[in-house]
Amino acid sequence: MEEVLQKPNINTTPIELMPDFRFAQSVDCVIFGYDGGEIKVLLIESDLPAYKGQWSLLGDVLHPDEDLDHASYRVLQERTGLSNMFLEQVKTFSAVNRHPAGRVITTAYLALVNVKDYQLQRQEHSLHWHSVSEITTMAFDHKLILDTCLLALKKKIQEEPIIFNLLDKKFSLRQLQQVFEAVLGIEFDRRNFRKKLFTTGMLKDEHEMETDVHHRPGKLYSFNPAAYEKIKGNSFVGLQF
Amino acid sequence: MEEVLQKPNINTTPIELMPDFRFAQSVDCVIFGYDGGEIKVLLIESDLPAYKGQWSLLGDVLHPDEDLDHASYRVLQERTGLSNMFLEQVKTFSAVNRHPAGRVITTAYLALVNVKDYQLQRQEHSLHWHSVSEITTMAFDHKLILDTCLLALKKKIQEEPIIFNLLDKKFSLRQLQQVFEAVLGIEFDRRNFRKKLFTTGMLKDEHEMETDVHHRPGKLYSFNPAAYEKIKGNSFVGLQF
DNA sequence: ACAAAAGTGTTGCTGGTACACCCATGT
DNA sequence: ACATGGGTGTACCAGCAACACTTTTGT
Repeated sequence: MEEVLQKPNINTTPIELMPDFRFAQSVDCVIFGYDGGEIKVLLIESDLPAYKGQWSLLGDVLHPDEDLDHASYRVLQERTGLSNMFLEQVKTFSAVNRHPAGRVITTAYLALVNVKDYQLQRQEHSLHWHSVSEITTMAFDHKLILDTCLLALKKKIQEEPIIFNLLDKKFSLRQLQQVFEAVLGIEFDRRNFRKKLFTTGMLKDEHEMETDVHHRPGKLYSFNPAAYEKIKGNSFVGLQF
Repeated sequence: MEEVLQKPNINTTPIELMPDFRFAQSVDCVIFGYDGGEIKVLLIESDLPAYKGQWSLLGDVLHPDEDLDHASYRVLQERTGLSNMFLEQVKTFSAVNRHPAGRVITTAYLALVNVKDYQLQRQEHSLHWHSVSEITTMAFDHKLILDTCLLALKKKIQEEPIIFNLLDKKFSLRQLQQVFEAVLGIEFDRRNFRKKLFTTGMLKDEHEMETDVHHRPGKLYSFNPAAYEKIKGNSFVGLQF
């Protein structure tokens, strides 16, 4: 502790004394979708010799003239053709030996897309949707990143109305409930689920019915962001330890 | 979209094609303390010409042989002499022009320390505690980082029992309540607060009383992590939109 | 005696949970 | 007719919010 005053500090050290700029920075996107009653993630087969044949997240290096949000959005657009998807930074991973090419720091982004929208685009043959529950190993530290983002997703859908990004604009209450159940791995009582969702005021009745369904069709709803804006931030109290 | 197949991907591109390693990576620690009924943050005066005289977070560049958690812990140890403080990654900031020395990506860490422990250490004369509410401008994008970490703190103390890191090992219920109130900026009913905290089972009665207090002394308690382990993860249900 | 904060219970309200029956549609 | 899921209401319970008086200590 005696040398405390001599330690360099990036915020107080003149430019000419700054250490070398020797790190690479990348983004990796954990792109979740919902299909066939399961949560899926979009992966690509790694071509790196060290991880030949293993699955990897979609990522890219950061360009010199863009920030991380921009880079992750660019990756999503280039790979899926989608725009305006939900995209949010989750965590940065920096283990010393996490990348065989050298010191690459990566920032993980959580993305939610509608698998149907994606399927309308020209697809790279090397990209595939994988059931999250069936993935055991991945290239690099990507399994750790996936697990971290899945946990973030579970937490986040209970705090903010982002789950609608996984569904069509119009959806039935059954579909909505099933996505919740798939993400959280638990089941809800149907009646209580409906009550709860209605009381939030977030559901807009589209006055349409399901079609192509082999039973009594349900009503279709859409997410009403305006109603959510009113109720959000409604007392942040209640110390929920 | 036609060139999708030609886009490089850091996870699939062979090593010899990897873009240059030209970024600097740093950590910045938002070190919160509680003193005089207020939340404080530990800052240093910036010596960089561009930000001469402005206040800056404590940070350092990442060393080649360490990860970000290690770097942030090192900064804390070197600057405050403390060990085993609460320390957690919050977010990575990457605006293109955020640092005058070049392309420096920084990862913000939230740290909670007991101001009294810190005061026992040899202090750098250039470090000072500032009331969070009085800070208006800072060097770099540090005001943005501070605001982000303060928001994270508000959220986090309602989800996990981390607030005890701001207090002595033994504390009175009044002290505990006042820290909550200082962080959240709201007031609680004293009776309800006590009830709520007791029902969590997290408070261990130390069978001691406050001293040096100019009124009837209160009982002292400590945080019981074992009790918390039992109740945490107690149903993650209740879609709290 | 006074000031300051400790300590303590009850009531009403709100929201969560558990639970069962009839209805509409397709086969 | 049967299978599948849509749509609805009630009763109980737990947790939160509002609220006032007595006790202990220091000055």
